[in-house]
Amino acid sequence: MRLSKLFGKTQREIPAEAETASHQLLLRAGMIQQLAAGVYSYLPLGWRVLKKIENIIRDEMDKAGGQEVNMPVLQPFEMWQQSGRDQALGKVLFTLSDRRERKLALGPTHEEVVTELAKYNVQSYRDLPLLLYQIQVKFRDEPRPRGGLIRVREFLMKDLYSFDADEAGLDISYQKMREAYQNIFDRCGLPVMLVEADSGAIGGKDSREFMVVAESGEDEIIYCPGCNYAANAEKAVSVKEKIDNGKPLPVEEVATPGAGSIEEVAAFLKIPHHHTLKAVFYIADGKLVFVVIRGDLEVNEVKLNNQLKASELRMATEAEVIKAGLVAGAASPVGIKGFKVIADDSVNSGTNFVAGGNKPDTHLKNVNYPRDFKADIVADIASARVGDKCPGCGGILASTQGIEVGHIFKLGTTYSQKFDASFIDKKGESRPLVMGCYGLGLSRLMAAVIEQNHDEKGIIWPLPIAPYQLYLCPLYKEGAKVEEVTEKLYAELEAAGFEVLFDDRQESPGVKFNDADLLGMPIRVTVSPRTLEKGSVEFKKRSEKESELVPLDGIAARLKKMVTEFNSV
RNA sequence: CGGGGUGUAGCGCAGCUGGUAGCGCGCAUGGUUUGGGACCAUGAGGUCGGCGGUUCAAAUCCGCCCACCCCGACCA
Repeated sequence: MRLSKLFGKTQREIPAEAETASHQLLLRAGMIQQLAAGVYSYLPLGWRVLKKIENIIRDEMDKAGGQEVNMPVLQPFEMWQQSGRDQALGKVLFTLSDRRERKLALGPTHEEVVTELAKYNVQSYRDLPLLLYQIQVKFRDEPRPRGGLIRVREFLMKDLYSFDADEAGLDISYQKMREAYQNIFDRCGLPVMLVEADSGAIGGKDSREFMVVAESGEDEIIYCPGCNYAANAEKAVSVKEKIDNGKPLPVEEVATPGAGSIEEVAAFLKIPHHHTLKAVFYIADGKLVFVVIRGDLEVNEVKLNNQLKASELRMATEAEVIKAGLVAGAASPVGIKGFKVIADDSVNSGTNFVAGGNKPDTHLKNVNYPRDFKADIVADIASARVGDKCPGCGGILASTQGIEVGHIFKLGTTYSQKFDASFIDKKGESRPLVMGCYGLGLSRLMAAVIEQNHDEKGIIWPLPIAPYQLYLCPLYKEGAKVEEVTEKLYAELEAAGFEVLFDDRQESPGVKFNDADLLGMPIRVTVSPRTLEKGSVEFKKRSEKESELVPLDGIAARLKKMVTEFNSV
């Protein structure tokens, strides 16, 4: 491709809209262009990258036994009501009406449709296992799109769905996908971390996310440097230390004038935070929920909602707390009635806690569970934190930010039961299909690659997904044979099967080198009067500082070797 | 949805106490240049986000709305 003809211009200035590295560089390189919040066009260079990623994914999906299909983006809204996910997804689901006022949704994911598809095409265990996938645009009306391609409302995603006869079969499909995913990320030159995750509105188990470590990542990963424990902070668990506070004593009232928060109460009574229990109030689908947790811990809302299964969960306002007849600052689970009480299992981690007294400026000493109050549910609903003990090896947990590029998990029979998708097993009995679901965001993957592979000059594409392999860069000078040699070289290299971006513009060397660095092709081939004097051209890898002179004859052979080396890394 | 910010040429920005819009980059033409964003000359390009109000007069003051960005909430 001749750069002089390429659609899309590079920009010197950093666009004011962009903050993350990948966003800035994609815009400056002329690879994407924004149309609306979280909606982008892909220009030729960006689109080539996406197609390369797509081909790698397709290759690995096919190798793992997947069959490619294409399902509708436009879906009847009733389907979402049938699965109940119109509620779970809420406003994230884009909806519209057709001319007959029938409500439709733009597909944010395809469990419903694929289950419907399988229902009519799978009758027997002989049809299983079945792996169906597609690479297609998805629509999600995000509350807040951000970071360029990191979180968008219209994006390319690969989604594969596995269908098996039983759990054992699902385990095999799941394992295959896990390996295929690892292969994909390896081939894209992207180191990933496999972490335990929550499965969200879809529901399911063995939920794992493939995370790319990046400062700009939206997810916090809690991991253990000592063993291989790693989890999304939404899901992460840590050891809750036992608090030794003596044998249970009788409950005792104590005046705590002016002390409301745990901070104040602990300071007033001169006790550590972990000798207290705090009450936190949430509104779950309009109802107030009373949450009890040890004073030094924080409630993890994802874990909390996994217990409550509410479609809308938020903290209660102070007004709502007061209206419910509770004493803000001194509310206590002891003696409380008429509320759903959820306790973190840390209430069992010690004895003689200080809790609210349900009277202003009053607290209770020596509160013990379950002697003094009962919870409807006792479960782990606390956030694991950096510095906590690892549940695996007892080491100290650390954290980092990550971008979720892939998510795999087991759905089981949730959807096959809702949509009555069953098959006849060996014994002639009808059974629901056992499903798994595996998503991978292409646009986001592209952004993540840049987050991990760039410098102050620009992008450094891993060779397998670079828009072009070579940046052919002649430095024209009258009288020298640069043009003649480069034109010939360009033709030769293309004939030899290389993907060449040929900077045939009449620009100064500075402009060309800077654009070459910005655009990030893996190998730059410079032809100039200086190199021609030595009968050579210059090779420079984008990822390295040094360049080398290579004799004119045998360039193609030399490049073949370089490309092979690149690919084997 | 709450908080903060920004909308002026393709991009980055200036434009005070109102007087009818400017700079740099880019773009076009001509010329001189050519190993890290060169230089000279000439030129094109703007409903100042939108609507309404105040005023003789609004990019500028006031009101409403919209869009986009950041933080939070939320997040398949």
